[in-house]
This record gives sequence, structure tokens and C-alpha cells, in this order.
Amino acid sequence: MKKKITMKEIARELDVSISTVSKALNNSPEISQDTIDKVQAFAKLYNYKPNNIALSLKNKKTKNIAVIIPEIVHHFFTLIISGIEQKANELGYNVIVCLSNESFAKEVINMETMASGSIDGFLLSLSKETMAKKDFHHLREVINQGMPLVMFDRVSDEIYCDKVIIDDARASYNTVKHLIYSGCQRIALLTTPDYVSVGKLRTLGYKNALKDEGIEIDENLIVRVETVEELDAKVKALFDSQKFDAVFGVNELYAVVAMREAHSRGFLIPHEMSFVGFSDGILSKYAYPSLTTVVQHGFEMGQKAAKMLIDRLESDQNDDSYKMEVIKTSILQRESTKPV
Amino acid sequence: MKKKITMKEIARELDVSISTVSKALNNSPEISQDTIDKVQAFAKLYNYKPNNIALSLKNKKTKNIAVIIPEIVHHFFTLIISGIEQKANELGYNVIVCLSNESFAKEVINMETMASGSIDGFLLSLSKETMAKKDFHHLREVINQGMPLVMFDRVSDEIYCDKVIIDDARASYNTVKHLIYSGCQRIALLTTPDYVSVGKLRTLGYKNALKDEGIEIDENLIVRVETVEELDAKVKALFDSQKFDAVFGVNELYAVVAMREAHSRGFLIPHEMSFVGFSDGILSKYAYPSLTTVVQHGFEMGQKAAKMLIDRLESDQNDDSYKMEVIKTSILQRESTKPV
DNA sequence: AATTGTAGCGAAATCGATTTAGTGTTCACA
DNA sequence: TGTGAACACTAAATCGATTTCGCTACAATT
Repeated sequence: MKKKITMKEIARELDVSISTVSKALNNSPEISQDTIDKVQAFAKLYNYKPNNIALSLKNKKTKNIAVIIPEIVHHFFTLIISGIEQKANELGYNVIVCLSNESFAKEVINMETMASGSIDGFLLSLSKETMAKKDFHHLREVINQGMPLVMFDRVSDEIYCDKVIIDDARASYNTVKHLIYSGCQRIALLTTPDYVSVGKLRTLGYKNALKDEGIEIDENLIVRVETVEELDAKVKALFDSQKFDAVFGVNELYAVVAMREAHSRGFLIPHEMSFVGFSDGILSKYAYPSLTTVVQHGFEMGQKAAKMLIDRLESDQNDDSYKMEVIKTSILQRESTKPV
Repeated sequence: MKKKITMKEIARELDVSISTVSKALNNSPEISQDTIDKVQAFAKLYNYKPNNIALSLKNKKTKNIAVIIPEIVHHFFTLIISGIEQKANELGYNVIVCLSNESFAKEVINMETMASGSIDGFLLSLSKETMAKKDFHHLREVINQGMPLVMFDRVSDEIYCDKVIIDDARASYNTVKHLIYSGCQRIALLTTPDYVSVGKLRTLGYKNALKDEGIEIDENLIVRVETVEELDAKVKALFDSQKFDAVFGVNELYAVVAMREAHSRGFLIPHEMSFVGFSDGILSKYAYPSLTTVVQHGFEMGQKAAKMLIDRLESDQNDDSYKMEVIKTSILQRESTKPV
């Protein structure tokens, strides 16, 4: 077994001091070219690699960043992680992924374990439970310790830190207008409870668009779905009790499930009923008919968030102002809506 | 800003030695109860947390494991990561996720950076490029350094290490038999090129099932898809040139795309044509009609792999024998196939 | 010949913990 | 009174690197 070699061993073998080895490997001008060559050749031969842990201890930098997300089995989040990973790697950082599973407790534990030296900064998207509780002491704590935090997608105004978000209200507003211009009049909304910030904002955008177009808001057309389990039932109830010519889902699953229901009830899509979802994923792409969606550009969001964090890590001055980046969305027109 | 406090500072404040602080915090019997109480109270007050990096350096253990996967925007892999993360956390480990993006070079770089101290062991699923090249020197290197490696899903016989796999050949065999028993005779196969181990094995299972049932293998019914881009075209070509009553896709995407094509060509599903996919994901679940699939139990696979790695990390004896775990698959009957 | 400069290298401190091997005091017992 | 054990604590080594400061030759300068 070819064990890892340390500077100490190189020093012993070549009969020089450890300091000399260190300087030689770093091409210090203090060291003669002869010695430098000798040391570097030996290091190469024995495949010497500096020990990251020792470096981290000395430099007080780990070159690791943590991402805490509610769950990973979710297309949008995997896109974000891909973006984070790509940008972080490009800038010389590794990514530690932590899952909160939408649990407040796990979010807190994750932050605490990570904060004790393992990483240089946090990327965080709040768990549902944390948003419902509005307890952010763990975020304040790491910020007070001087550890940078960048929040993305599911954020809170109560915390002062860099943020990257989708302009959900505007995206939703635009989408609903799009539906209206394509000829829809009674648009049902499938959304989440209001404590989920994105659900709230998308609902807001929906209402504003209707208002601006002079269409009355009918609360019966707004369905708030808490969990996936109750989705089917609530969708069926909507179809049973209301008449409408379009469904806007705040995520692709809601829209697709509604579309299936319409399908099995014999509605013609998109002529009798149109469908739009949020966050373009494989479901939308391969649904039948394929689903028109709001593209959130998760990859870019991940890249931006990672860049913001690393910028802050590498700028020495303590900038007190916090940035907020808004990622633009776009509408991807497919088969489930009529052309405008 | 409430800075992090170290043992040194506790020692200075309480006018004892660093050793005393360390022992007091660890409830050493060498230290008087008075001192223990005093130190622990002070530590709690100032929210002392041991520095992980220092501990790692001393203990030569990081309590981090790296997962290297080809890509993360993929339901099966996210399930595996969830499983890994759950089990690793349960056992006190953190998970560093690295993406190879199906690239050999990035796989190598990831392993090299991780191997220099950041982690205690590897979990790896090979990139397509690595499988095609059959160059595994980077794996041998970390193994020779004494760092445990567990491979999962996409593995290689050439490397001696613990492995967790799906019994792809058998799963495929069972699935094809299932189709035959449900009344299908001409079963098309949508698969990957043979250098992808899972594609090869699933193809093998398909052929064996046909043989065992006395059905002749028609190579025209076997379509090898290299990239997603060419998927649509190859599926269309299949429908144009061949007649068949079932399609078996080695992943859910292939099956769903084929099903869409059948749909738009007016075939009745499942009566005129049946469909089965591999790896149960959201696509299968929410396809229309919903897709019968082989469930691979990715979460369990992740858990098993993580457990195997950590077991090896925590057993001191150098066991030379390697384990291979096979995860059972099951068939989830939905609307795209006829009942057997 | 004495001083200064410099090239080349090494000793030791440092990062933040643990751990081994002492050190000094008190008390019991012969 | 002296020995030994028990107790409570400290000094120092250690993990693997970097970095500051200092030292020793030897050459150049005055």
C-alpha cells in the first residue's frame, strides 16, 4: 500500500529541514535552484500532495461551502445544485450538500455541524417548517459569527444577507396575462399555503394580473394544496364544483395532475382548457400534451448564488450592504396552451 | 460580532491550562468536579464548539465522505443521494457531492482533490466516459493509498472493492417475461450503447427472457440510443419501420417518449401496445397513461452503499474480502401494461 | 583587517485540538 | 518521620503544513 507522504518524510529523506521542503515546493527565492529541483523531483516521484486539512487549519479556510436545501429529489433544486457545483468548482471550491427534508430541526443541526470549521460559507434555501415557524435564530447565529450566508429561492426579509430569487410575483403575473391574451377567462390557480413564500408571491401575481385585466377574482378558483397526498382529491373537487377554461399550477406537478384529470374527463387541451405550470422540468417536457411552463433557470440561479458567496468570501473588506439578485423567468410555450 | 471561542481562550479566562480545559470538557476523571462544572459552564455560556478541522488533523478522520456521480439532474441519482445522506448523517458523517458530468477528466480531478485529506472514503458511480475508456487508474490509486471505495450502480469488475448494484439482467429478464405473460409477442427494446454496463445487462436480460420463452430475437427491434438528442428520431424510425406490441425502455424517459409517439399515432395503450420503463420516477408516475416500471429502490441503494463504506471506515481490521450487495427490484404495475 | 551584505538554510511558533508523561500537594500508614 | 498512593492539574509532543526570524558561510566593500 503506497501510503501518503508528508513534508516531514521528504525532509528526512533528503536530509534538509521541513522549512526548506516547504519553501522549495513553493519555489521560494530563498532556496537554491539545486535544492528546489531535488525536492520537487522527489515530491513528484512519491506523488506528494499537501494535506488539505493541515492547510485549512493554518489558513483558516477550507475551500468548502455548504448548500442546505429542503430536498434533492426535485428537478429545480438539482438544477440549482448543478449550477452551484459548476461555479464553485470553477472557482476552486467544493460543495457539501445537506438536506433539511423540510424540517426546521434538521436545518438547525446541519448549520451547527457545518459552522464549526468544516466550511467557509453557506448557501441556503429555507425549509417549509422554518418558513412556517419564522424562527431564524440559527441564521443570525452564523451571520454573527462572521460566516457569510447567501439565501436562494426560499428566502426571508427578516434576515440581512445576500439573496438570489426568482421574481415570482412578476413571473406569475406575466403568465396569467399570457393565458388571458390567449383567450382564457376563468383561470383556476393551484397553489401552496401562503407561508411558502413562492406560493404567496405567485398567488399575488395571479391576482394582480386578473385585476389589471378587469377580471373578477373568484376565490373558489384558488386551491391551496398542502401536501402531495391531498393533491388528487383537491383537483377532483375543483373539477366537480367549478367551471373554468385554464389552470395555472405553481409547480409542474400540480399542472400535470390537473391536466390528467381534464384529460380523463374528456376536455380538449388546449382548446377547451389550457394549462401552465411553473418550473420547467421533465414532467412538463414529456407530459401529454407537453406543458407550457415558466422557466426558472435554476442552473443560473445556482451559479449566481455560488458566485455571490465566493465573492464575499474572497473580498477582505467587510461590506455591510447586501445584494439581491433577481433571476429572470421566461415562458416556454408548448402544447398545453393556445398561441397568443 | 460574536467570534468563535477556542480552548486557549477558555483556559486563559479561567486561569487553567489548555489540557485541563480539554479534559474537563470530556468529563475526564482526572479533573475535579468543581473545575469540570466551571469549564463546562463557561464553554456553554460562550457557545464553545470544537473546531472540526483541528480534530480532523489530530484524529486523521474527517467524518466526511465524497459521492461522485455522473449527474444530479436525474431522479434515480437523487434518490441514491438521499439514501446516502440519510444513512451518513445517521452515522455521523457529512456528504460531499461531486459531479463528474459523465466526464473522465472531471472524475479524476474530483478524486484527486478529495483524496488529499478532505474525506475518509469514496462512493462512486462511474461516468460514461470512464466506462468507455476503461481507464481506472484513479480508482486504483486511492485504493492503494488505503482509502476505502464503494462503487454503486455503474461499477466495474476490474476494480476490487465493495459494490452495490441492481441486478439489472435479472430485473430486465423478469420484466420481459411479465410482458410476454400479459400477451405481448413482439417486444421492442430501447437501450443504451453496450459500454454502459446497465444498458448491456438489461439488454442481456431481455434476450434471455425471449430465448427462454421461445421467441426469436429480432435485432431490428433493439434500438441503441446514445444521447437524448437522437432519442426522438430513433423512436420515430422504429415506429416507421417495425411492427410490435410492446416497448421496454431501459429508463423511464425512453419508455415515455415511445409511449407519446404511440399515442400520437393513435395506438390504444395498453391494449394494442404495452410499455414498461426502468427506474420509477415522476415521469412514470404522472405520464399519461401512467407507466408500469421496474422500481430500483435508489434510496435503499444509497443507504446500503453508505453503510458499507462507513462500516469499512470504522472497522480497524483490514478485511481483504470485498462485498457485493444486490438490490432487489420490483415491478410496479400501472396503466401502460395489461394485467398478467 | 574589519565591516557589511547576501545567499541558503534551519529552528521554532502557529493553527486548535488530544494525549502522554510528568509535577506538586495532601493524606494515610508503618 | 518517611514512603507511597491518590488527586488535580500542567507541560509538551503531536497532527501537517506555513512563515518569521535567526544563523552561518562566504564574498564584496572600505
